[in-house]
Amino acid sequence: MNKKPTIRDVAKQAGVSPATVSYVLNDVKKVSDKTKTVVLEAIEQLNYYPDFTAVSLSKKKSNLIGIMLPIIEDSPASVFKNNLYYNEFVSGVELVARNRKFDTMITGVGDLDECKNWIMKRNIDGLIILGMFPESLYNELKSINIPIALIDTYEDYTNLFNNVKVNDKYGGYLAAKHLIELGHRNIAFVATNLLMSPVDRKRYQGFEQALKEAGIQPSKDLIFETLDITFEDGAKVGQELLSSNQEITGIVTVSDVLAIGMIKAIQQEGKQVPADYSIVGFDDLSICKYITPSLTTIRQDIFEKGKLAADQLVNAIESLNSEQKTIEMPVELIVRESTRSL
Amino acid sequence: MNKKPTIRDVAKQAGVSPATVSYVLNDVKKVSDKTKTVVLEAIEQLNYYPDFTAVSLSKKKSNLIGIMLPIIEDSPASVFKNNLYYNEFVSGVELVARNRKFDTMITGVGDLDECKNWIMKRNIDGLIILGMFPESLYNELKSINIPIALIDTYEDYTNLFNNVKVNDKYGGYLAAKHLIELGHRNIAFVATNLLMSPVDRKRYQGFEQALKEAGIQPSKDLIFETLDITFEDGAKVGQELLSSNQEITGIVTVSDVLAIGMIKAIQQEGKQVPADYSIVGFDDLSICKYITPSLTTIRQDIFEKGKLAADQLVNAIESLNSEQKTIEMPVELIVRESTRSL
DNA sequence: CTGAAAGCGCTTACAG
DNA sequence: CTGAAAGCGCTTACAG
Repeated sequence: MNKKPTIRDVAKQAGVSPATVSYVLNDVKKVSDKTKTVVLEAIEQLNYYPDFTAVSLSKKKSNLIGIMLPIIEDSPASVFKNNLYYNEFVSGVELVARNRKFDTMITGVGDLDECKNWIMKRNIDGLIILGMFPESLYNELKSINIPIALIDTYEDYTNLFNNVKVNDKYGGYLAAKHLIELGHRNIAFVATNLLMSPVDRKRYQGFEQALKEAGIQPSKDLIFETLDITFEDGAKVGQELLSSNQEITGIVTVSDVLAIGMIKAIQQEGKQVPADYSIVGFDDLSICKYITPSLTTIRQDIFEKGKLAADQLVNAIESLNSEQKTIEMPVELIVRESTRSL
Repeated sequence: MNKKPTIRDVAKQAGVSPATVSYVLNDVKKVSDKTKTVVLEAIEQLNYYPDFTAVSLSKKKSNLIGIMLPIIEDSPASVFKNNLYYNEFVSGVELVARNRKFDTMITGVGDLDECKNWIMKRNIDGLIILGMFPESLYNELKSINIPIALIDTYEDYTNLFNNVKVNDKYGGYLAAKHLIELGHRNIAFVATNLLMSPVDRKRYQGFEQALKEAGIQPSKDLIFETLDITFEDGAKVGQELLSSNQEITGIVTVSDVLAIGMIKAIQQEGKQVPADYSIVGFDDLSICKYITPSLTTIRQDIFEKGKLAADQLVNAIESLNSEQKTIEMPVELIVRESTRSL
């Protein structure tokens, strides 16, 4: 094979003009059946594939959607590493994108400039953003004229975009209610920085509401915070909780990963889950069923979330429909072995 | 903001020709310092970003690398879902790519045609392929003139490409040797289809060698196979192993995921790890440390593997160096709680 | 050191 | 129903 054949080669082979080849490729205008056949044959013979770079340039449409993943500030490191959540999400996006003839680009985000640069230079048709970024980014984003879907955001300025989220508040509520119904009164709440994470704050609101409904006074002392969502952070906060020497029997967590890390720490201190502590995760990652004890958790369908986000985005791209929508997905309590009745 | 500024706008603003702007952008030829400054200022003022689609088209280089991930044949489903391995790998690739000014596209693979189409149409500069595909694909690939890195392949026709793999045979050897040194004699080997997976076959060879060195006769009855690598498949094969009623005390596995699923099944049947069965995983996913019992495993650095693959690929792209290289990464035994001395 | 012009591979009014 | 021509936003010999 020498050079990649171009539309001119096909045209020559078929004895027509490049324009005509383009017409049959795009199924546009009425091309007579016979010329169509001839062109199709030529394409077949030459094993011709249209060059999307050129197509993008002249159509001003790239059929490319981008996913921006947050990375931890000071580590120049990895995008997905250690985060089982991104995994499933990206997977959902890719599936829908592929089925709808879009390709998927991913990027971690260093500084904001780099990020905007990324969007601009590739002429991405649509963008999905996971995680929170400074408000200034969203302002910049607004000036770029492409559909954008934000995942799990609650800030005001966030309403200017499409949104996919889950009912976080209800998730927090369900988790706390479950423990309360099992007889727990001293329940800790474990989150990443509550001030920084609106998602965690929502969950905490639900948590608080359940306590209040049960006549339990929420206490700031029972809130524990971590830097990030990793097993290690979970283990750390677990030790912290144990050495705080408070009377705690139940733990609500904003992530399965954190919960799993905590269970490990608890066991290493000679305590048991659920004998000494009942603990509830969040997400329902596939690992939850397979650890011991298996993890009671608030399920959200992350894979589906990715699919919805991609579908929403492609719809917006194709319809040029610019009204922003928010999709809220349901959550569900999955009871397993990590919680028990007091 | 109206339309995206083009190179002409910058040229006009700076009072020079588009060619000159291009020269300063590409740092090519000697442009006088003052015109350079003027151009840079214009770029700044207009907030100009070069359009990579156009750049790609005229340079015939996309600065794009693709990652092809295998998907299970009959599920149209997800790329990464359930597979913690891809996670870390892609993460490594993305990191290196971004640092070296490349963007990363991912795709699952449906049929082969779709796949070739994908490569051709986007003018990808280089490709990383995870997993095995029919030989015909590799033949096609050879005719496309871009550097390709294959991950974990052993087939002959695979030598025509760059390769990154780990010392699988030694991994299998280490795992078996560890159990043998702990006094185990009846050791099962759990893999996905041995006939289909060259990686698993290599590991089995190492496994076999260790047994032989210890004077133990390998037995086909102690080989167990799964369809895929999921927790669920692990649990299934665990039950199978238990109900086979063979005298087994040690288990070597080709994946942590499988091992974790097996442990669950073993526990559910009222047996214990490592009391009744010692089990060794493969990969050393971050979860290994946090399950109970924590998992003894053969560590490979998957994140690093992704980085190496990306580096190798970008090197090949940039140097037009067409000699194919194979990188073999080391493996390491990590002893934790899932194995014990008999 | 700088610019005019052709070209990358396609698409799309426009004319016939 | 089909084609000539201009254009998408860049780059790059070539000439000066």
